[in-house]
Amino acid sequence: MKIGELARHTGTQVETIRYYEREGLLPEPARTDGNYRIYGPAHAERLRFIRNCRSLDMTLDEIRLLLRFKDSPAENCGAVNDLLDEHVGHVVNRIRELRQMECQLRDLRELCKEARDAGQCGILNELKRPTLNSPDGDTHMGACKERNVHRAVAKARRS
Amino acid sequence: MKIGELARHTGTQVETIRYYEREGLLPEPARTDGNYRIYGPAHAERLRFIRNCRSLDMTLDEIRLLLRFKDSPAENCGAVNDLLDEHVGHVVNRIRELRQMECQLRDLRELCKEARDAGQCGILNELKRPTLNSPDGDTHMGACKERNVHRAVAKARRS
DNA sequence: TAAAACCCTGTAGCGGCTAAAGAGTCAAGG
DNA sequence: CCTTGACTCTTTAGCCGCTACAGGGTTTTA
Repeated sequence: MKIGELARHTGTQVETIRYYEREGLLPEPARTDGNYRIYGPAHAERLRFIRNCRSLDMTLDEIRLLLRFKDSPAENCGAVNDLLDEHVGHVVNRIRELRQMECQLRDLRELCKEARDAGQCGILNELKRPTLNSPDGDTHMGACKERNVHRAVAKARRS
Repeated sequence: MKIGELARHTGTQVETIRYYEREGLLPEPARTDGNYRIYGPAHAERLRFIRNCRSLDMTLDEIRLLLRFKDSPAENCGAVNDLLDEHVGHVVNRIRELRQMECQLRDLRELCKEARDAGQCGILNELKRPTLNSPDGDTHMGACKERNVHRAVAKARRS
């Protein structure tokens, strides 16, 4: 099948498929005379694998590792289990952070019940305050914000 | 004070401060003869405001809006309240998504209790499957993944 | 046979920083 | 006075995981 068909089958954008190829996650497929990419069922399975992992918010690096195991079925899969455990950890941490944020935001919201002039607004005034305790205590993350669930991890690596 | 001192006071990286200036969140400060930036307490307060908002995962655009209200204290602050309500919504949605992911990941993990050879690994095999239901049902987000809590929103805007 | 639908490569952009190169400025110690 | 080192300056490029063009070529359909 051609790239558009693969895209439809897997619910992926065409550009994303080409991107995965550039990134080495999908192998380079055969081409037609007209230079169109031609995919088989193995490609589709591999792409589905990748998309499933992405829907669980894994990074492409994590996925690369899983794919290596998928490609060498004789190896011991202990590292796969470890990766999953670690990734669950990322997700759980991020949930905790977000829950703290939710509380802080709700507290903040309480400070201005109804609309008045901005100079008196309890929300704006509170946000000026020295420090609204940040999600991870006093080690402000500053530089360390990473995307999605992997932020806390980046922080750990750095420290 | 000079930029390094401001950075220390507010727990921000020097480069981040210059970045906020470029982005128009912080006004351009006065300079010394040697072309060093010189900040006063107003700058520090504004920067703290920004960092507090960031620690609540607001985007710079959201912060820009809040700053506009902060800068015109005579205006009605209703929009501030609305922004906060909406932002709490983002956070709550993201928490829900992540919780679903956590469940899926834990289920997945159950499929391979102990290390064996990768060919038999229940995790790797499950990840090939057609579709592991994605966080938001069947409208796979694909193109719409955005960072942090604002992903679901981007999706909404797009549809 | 023409239009529409698809495909190709290459490049640039998103957000919110972070890092590094290469240069200038300033304070303290010898 | 001079050196050293800590600080600062500007500019540019990079991170992730795509997304969105521009400017072409190919294939399918009417």
